Amino acid sequence: MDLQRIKYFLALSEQLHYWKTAEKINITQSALTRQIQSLENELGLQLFERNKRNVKLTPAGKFLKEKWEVELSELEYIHQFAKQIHLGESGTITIAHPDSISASIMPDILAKIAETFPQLQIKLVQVLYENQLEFLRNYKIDLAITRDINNEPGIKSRKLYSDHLALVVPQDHSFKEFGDLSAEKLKQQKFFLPTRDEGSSYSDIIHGLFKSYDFVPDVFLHSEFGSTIIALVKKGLGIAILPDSYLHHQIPGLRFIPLPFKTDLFINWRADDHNPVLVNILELVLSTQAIK
Amino acid sequence: MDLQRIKYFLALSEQLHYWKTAEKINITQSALTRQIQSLENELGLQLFERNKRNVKLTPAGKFLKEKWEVELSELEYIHQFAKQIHLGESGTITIAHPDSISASIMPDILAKIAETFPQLQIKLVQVLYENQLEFLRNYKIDLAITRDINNEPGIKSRKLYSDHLALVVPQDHSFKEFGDLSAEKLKQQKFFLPTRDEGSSYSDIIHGLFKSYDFVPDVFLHSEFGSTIIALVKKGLGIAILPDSYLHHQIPGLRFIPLPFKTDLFINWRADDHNPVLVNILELVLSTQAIK
DNA sequence: TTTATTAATGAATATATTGCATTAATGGAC
DNA sequence: GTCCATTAATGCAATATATTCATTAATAAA
Repeated sequence: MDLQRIKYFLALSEQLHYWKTAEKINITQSALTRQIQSLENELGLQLFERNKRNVKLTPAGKFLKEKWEVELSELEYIHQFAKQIHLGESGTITIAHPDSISASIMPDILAKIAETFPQLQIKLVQVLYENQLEFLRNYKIDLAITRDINNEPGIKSRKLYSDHLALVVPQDHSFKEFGDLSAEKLKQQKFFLPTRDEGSSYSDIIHGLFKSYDFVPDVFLHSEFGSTIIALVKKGLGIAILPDSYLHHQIPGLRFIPLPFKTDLFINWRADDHNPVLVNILELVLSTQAIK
Repeated sequence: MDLQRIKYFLALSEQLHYWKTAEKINITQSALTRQIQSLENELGLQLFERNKRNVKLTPAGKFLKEKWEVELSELEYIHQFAKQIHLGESGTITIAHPDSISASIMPDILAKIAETFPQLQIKLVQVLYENQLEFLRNYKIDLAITRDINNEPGIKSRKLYSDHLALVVPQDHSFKEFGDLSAEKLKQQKFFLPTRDEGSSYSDIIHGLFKSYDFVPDVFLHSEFGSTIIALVKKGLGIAILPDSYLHHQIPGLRFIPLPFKTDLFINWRADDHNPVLVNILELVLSTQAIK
């Protein structure tokens, strides 16, 4: 059954006149006659009651006219939607990102995506460092924004952005600027630091920082989630080292003291993922980064 | 777009293997390849990601697989239904019938229809005598069962059944049987009779009856609706003449005294109505009548 | 009865589909 | 690395389907 035939039928069912209809759809009356005939044969029923003078729909024809109109427009919609998916303008993509950038570059990225591909569905998740690559491989997420570089086979990676690290202290803390810091004073502080994961370049940097002061910090709590740490610092329970992206969260009662250390942000994806949505998003995100 | 192609696509999307799929659907691998290619061209998108070794669905392909499966089965259902309409096994038909037979032959007819064409939708209506032919012509009803013969052009008619007329009196009335009747006694009664319509053969018969007794009845009320009349007779407000079909209503407190007069029941339809439902129903109804 | 209108049909042509044989790419065996 | 088995793509010929043009046949209206 060719959908073209159904379209011919629908045209004829409007006009109820072979010549006029044939002219309208740019075929000859003869061709139209035969198409309708073969449609009737295929279905095993009569669509029109006709003599040499008049054409009218049979009850079955009337029924099919109604139903086919709906089905055809539904199909058209489906095909359009599929085209959008093909172009990467539609579909769903799941992105894992660290807490730190949810108020800095994430909003920029999301706004750009929403503007360029308004049909796209984005899912944002936060995933523990140790699960990121596994989730990426198992298609639980499509993009992972991390502070850790990786050179896993099958996963591609690009640097997206660089943050300064900052010492986070309560507003009334004795540390006011970088010059106030000394190994001596730092030793007296309680610290909240990221979990020291095997192979995490981010935690390596932070712990490397203490090495430069040549002491082992008194770590009160390890956490991957910056917002937890910030809450504890605000209560005066200790101080922390975080990327200064958190400045964008505009948290009252805290002071960020910039440190001369940088932490990089990477974007990671499956090397063999040909999902056009991903391709588009990547292009967009990497170009957004270029602007910054 | 040929639905056949979509079926090929669906087969391939299950197997993800050209050779096996081609074998399954009884074409060659070459033909299948080309059909998929032209489907992709037509839609302007890629359905499968494939190399010489592997075939897998693209996101757009996955989407279309799901949607098309639904659409195809919907279309199949629609076509089946249309076939039923064509065979007159499905659809709606509206029948007008007099009150009198709603407990006698209507149930028989309806039961027979429901048994033979379980998918059929029947609408029963009661239409005033004066509107019957007009409603039939304007497609408001498809069949009219009447007590009046007609010879209108464009309307066909067949006799369906013959009823006896009966004098309807309260149980305790002095009239017990036909022998009790006399012109003298009848003159003292109040009557409920059908509306005396111009050209209604039914009302002609009834009024003819009185002519045979050579008097003009004292008519208390004219009504076309038997159930109204029966209610009034039961209250002792008068007596009536009705077809004895009403006996089937099993009304307590009333006596039906058979009269030696008959009234015929006719079935009427549009001569040019080719609706297969009507054809089937007519066939069924007329054969049911033959059995009686 | 004649004429104008209009759907159906025969024959020729154009287009699309399919099958057969072959090619080209790729993963696995050794 | 080389060779082999597997498998999707492609050239070409055969077949099937769709379309056109010209004509026919039916019928309502003049």
